[in-house]
Amino acid sequence: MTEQAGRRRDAAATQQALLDAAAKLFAERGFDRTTVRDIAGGAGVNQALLFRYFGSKEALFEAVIARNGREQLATTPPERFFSASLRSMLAPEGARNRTLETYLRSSGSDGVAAAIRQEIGDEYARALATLTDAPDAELRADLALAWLMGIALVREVSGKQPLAGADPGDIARLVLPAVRTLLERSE
Amino acid sequence: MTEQAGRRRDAAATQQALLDAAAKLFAERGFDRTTVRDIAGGAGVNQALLFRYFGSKEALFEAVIARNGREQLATTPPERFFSASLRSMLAPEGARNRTLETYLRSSGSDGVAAAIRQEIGDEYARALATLTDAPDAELRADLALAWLMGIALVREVSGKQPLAGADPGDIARLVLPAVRTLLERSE
DNA sequence: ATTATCTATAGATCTATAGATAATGC
DNA sequence: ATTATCTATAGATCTATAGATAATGC
Repeated sequence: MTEQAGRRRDAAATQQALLDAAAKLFAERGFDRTTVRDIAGGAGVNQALLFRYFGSKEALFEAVIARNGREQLATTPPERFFSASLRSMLAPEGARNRTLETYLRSSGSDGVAAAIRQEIGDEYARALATLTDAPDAELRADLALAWLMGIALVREVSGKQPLAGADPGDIARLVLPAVRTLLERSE
Repeated sequence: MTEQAGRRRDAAATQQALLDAAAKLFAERGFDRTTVRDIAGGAGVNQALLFRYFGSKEALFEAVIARNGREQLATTPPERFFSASLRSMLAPEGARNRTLETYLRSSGSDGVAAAIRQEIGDEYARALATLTDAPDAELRADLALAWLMGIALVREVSGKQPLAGADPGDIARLVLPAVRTLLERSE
């Protein structure tokens, strides 16, 4: 729980601890239901430091998104993007990319949702749009993105069975051919 | 705005007005970001009446879900269920079924999310599962449900273009063949 | 007389800030 | 001396309730 154990006075480490704790809690509970005291508690620091270092709860949220958002996009080759995103989303607890989950649990929030929308949505869709040269490429890409988000929603947020407990390989085996149909079919 | 205009003292009408206003606001903002004063204001009544008639904000939420949830399921033949749900979700402002939207915007909430989950998720998935006799029928049904939810999410909550502004017919033309692949393919 | 509606407020949050304290580097 | 950290609290919500008021039906 206490991310900051041994160190004594280290502004950079405190900021990191706040970012880590915030990333975890925003993914688990969303923006609204995470309090600044929860975050400070998770980081093992006083809540006033959150405001000192990030200015506001909302600014901290944006810092979290900015940090997480670019990771995946930078490291995946375009043609495997959908299956890579699907796999990373289905990965076990630790390795999982929680950006979509954070999005989902915070989608009620207004100014905040706008920030995360641009960070994720557009970049994902742009990457997906390169996968097809069929007409309506962008609309098809949005629909593929929608499926990714829907799967994350039902699996992580709803916890609905059997999808929540399904084997990632089985899911990929069912979803990928259907996505191929979505992206390739041009009649 | 004032759903209760002419009537003077009518408990039943006040309850209806509260249910209507609550349904609208919960769909637009989700559970957390809708206050009881917003609801009472939308219904044109005093906020104390909400507690008198429904006991708590959460109980009112469940009443809204119970009312909306069953409508669609009762009136659609199984084999057209997916396309019917898709179409009703894509319908213009007034005619649209906002149950999925309410779910999406309230998914952060805990005890509340549990209620709506059972009301929608399971019934939808059960209906969808009858569409295929392929192996993994239930998992396939969950994945189809996930796509419906994802489309609602990107379209209504994110407002991402081009999907948000796309023609319902175009969406159906792209999605339905892919869903057919999802449900029928058994290799 | 009954009961639908409103007033006033308790009590519990939550974000944010001002100013005090205490640990480090010169 | 500088600056990271903590204390204490202002100020703004929000849900919920107790008790007063006022409109209807007998």
